[in-house]
Amino acid sequence: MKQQKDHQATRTTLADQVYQQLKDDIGNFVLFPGDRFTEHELCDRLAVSRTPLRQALARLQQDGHIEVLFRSGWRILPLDFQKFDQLYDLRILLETASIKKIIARPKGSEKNEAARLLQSLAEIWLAPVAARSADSKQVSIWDEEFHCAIVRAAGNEEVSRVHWDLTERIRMIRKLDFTKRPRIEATYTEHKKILQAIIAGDATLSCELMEMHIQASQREVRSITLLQLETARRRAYPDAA
Amino acid sequence: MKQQKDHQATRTTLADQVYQQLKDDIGNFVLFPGDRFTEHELCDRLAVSRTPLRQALARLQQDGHIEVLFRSGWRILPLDFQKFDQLYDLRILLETASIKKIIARPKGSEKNEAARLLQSLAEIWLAPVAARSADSKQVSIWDEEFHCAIVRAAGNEEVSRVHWDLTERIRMIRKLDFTKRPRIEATYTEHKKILQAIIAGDATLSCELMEMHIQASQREVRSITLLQLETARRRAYPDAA
DNA sequence: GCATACAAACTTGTATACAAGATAGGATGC
DNA sequence: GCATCCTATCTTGTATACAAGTTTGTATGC
Repeated sequence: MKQQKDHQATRTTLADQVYQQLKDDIGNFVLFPGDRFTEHELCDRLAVSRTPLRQALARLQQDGHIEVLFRSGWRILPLDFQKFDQLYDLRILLETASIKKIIARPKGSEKNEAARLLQSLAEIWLAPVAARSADSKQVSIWDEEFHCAIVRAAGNEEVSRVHWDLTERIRMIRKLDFTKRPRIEATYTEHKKILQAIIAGDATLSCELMEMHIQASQREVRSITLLQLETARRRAYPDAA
Repeated sequence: MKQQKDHQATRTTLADQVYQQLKDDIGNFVLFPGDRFTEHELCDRLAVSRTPLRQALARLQQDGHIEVLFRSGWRILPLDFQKFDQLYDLRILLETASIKKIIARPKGSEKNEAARLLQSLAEIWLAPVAARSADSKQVSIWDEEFHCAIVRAAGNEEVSRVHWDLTERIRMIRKLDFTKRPRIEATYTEHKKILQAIIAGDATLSCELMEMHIQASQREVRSITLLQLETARRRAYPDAA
C-alpha cells in the first residue's frame, strides 16, 4: 500500500511509535474518555522526551481524539455518539457507492483486481458454518477487512483513505458489537448474503443488504453507554487505575 | 461551527499561524511542486524557531502536501493529477448524496436550516445576469461556498468535514478553472439550474446536473499541465525566484 | 468555620543545544 | 581529464532549557 520512496526507506521515528501507542491506548480504553494527563506523565510512562511526545499529541489532537487545555494539561475527549452515528451514515454512503461501482464495471476490465479481492473474501465468509470462528477479536478484524476490501475493490484510493480514517475512528465501539455471540452469527449471515448478491451482479439488492447490515451495527452503537465502556475496560485491563 | 471550549478561548499558537501560512504558500504556488527546502530556510523567512515550524511541517506532511527526506531536507510533493481525478469523483458522490438528503427531508422539519442556506445561495446565483461578477477570485470563493453550503445543508457534520478537506486539497487547481471567462459564465448558468432543480424538489434532475457540472471542472483539471501552473505563478508573483 | 490573598509548584509553548547521519566539494592518484 | 576517497558542512531527530501563565494549597483575617 505504502509507496516506495525514491531513494530512501521510510523511517519510523519516535514520534510515530508514540502516536501509534497512544492511539491504541485510546482505542482500547486504557486512556479513558474524559481522563486528563500531562505531558510529563506520558514522558515518564513511555520513556521519551517531550519533543516526539508532543508531535504525537498534536496528531491525536488533529484527529479529534484529545484536546489541550492551555497550560493546564491534556484531556481525552469524551465519546460523541452523534458523531459515530454520522460516521455510520458516511460508511453506508461510501460502501454502497463502492458496490455500485464494482458491479457497474465491465467484467473483463484490466487485471481484474476486484474479482481477486472478492475471491479472498469469499473464502472467509462463504465458508461452511462449521468452519466459522467464534473469536470476537478475529471476527472483528475480518469484519473490518471485509468492508475495507469492498471499498478498495472499487478502485478509488481517495475514497479508500477516507473510509480507512473512518474505520479507525469507529473501531473502538465497533469492537464492542462483536462481544455478543448472536451479533457474530448475524455478521456471518449478512456478509454471506451481501457477497452473493455482489457476485450475482445485483446492485440494488447488495446495496440494500449492505445498508441494513451497517444500520444494524449503528443501532447497537446507539445503545452503548459509558457504563459498558467502563465494563469493557475493566474486563480487558483489570489492573488499570 | 467551532464549538466553544468549556473554560478557555481557543488560543492560536505560532505553529497554527505557520501552518496556515505555508498551506497558503503551497496553494498559491509560492512554494512550487517539486521545490526543496530546509527547516532553517523557513525559520529565517518566517522568523520563528524550529519547534513551531516543525509542528506545522508535520501537519502538512500528514495532509500529503510535503514529504521529508531523512536528513536531507523537505520537498513539496508534485501534483498528482490522478489523485485530483479521484477527489472529483468523491465530490460528486458526496454532493449528490447531500442533494438527495436535502430533498428527501420533510419540508417542515425543525428550524429549517437547509432552506435558509439555500436562500442565501439563491441571492448570488439566481441574480440577474447584469449583476454577475466577472472577478475570478470572487467567483472562486462563491463557487466553493455554493458546494460546501449544499453539503452542510444536508446536516451530516462528518460528511461536511470530509468535503471541506477535499475542497482545500483541490483549491489550487480549481482556481485555475476560473481564470477563463467562459468558465465563469458556465458556472453561473449551471449553478442556477442546479438550485432551481433543488428548490423544485427534483432529486434526479438536480443530481444529474450537479454530476455534469462537476465533471466539466474535472475535464478542465485533467488538461492542466505543469506549464500552466508555472505561468499562473509567474503572473501572480512575478518576482518569485 | 469560611472566605480571601498569596506564593510555590506545575503546565504548556517556544527556543536552543546536541547527536547521528547524509551530502557535497576538493584533494589525490592515475 | 576522470574517478575515488575523505572530510567539512549541512540536515533532520531528539533532548533540554527557558518563559509565561494556571492551578493548588496554605496562611491569615474575621
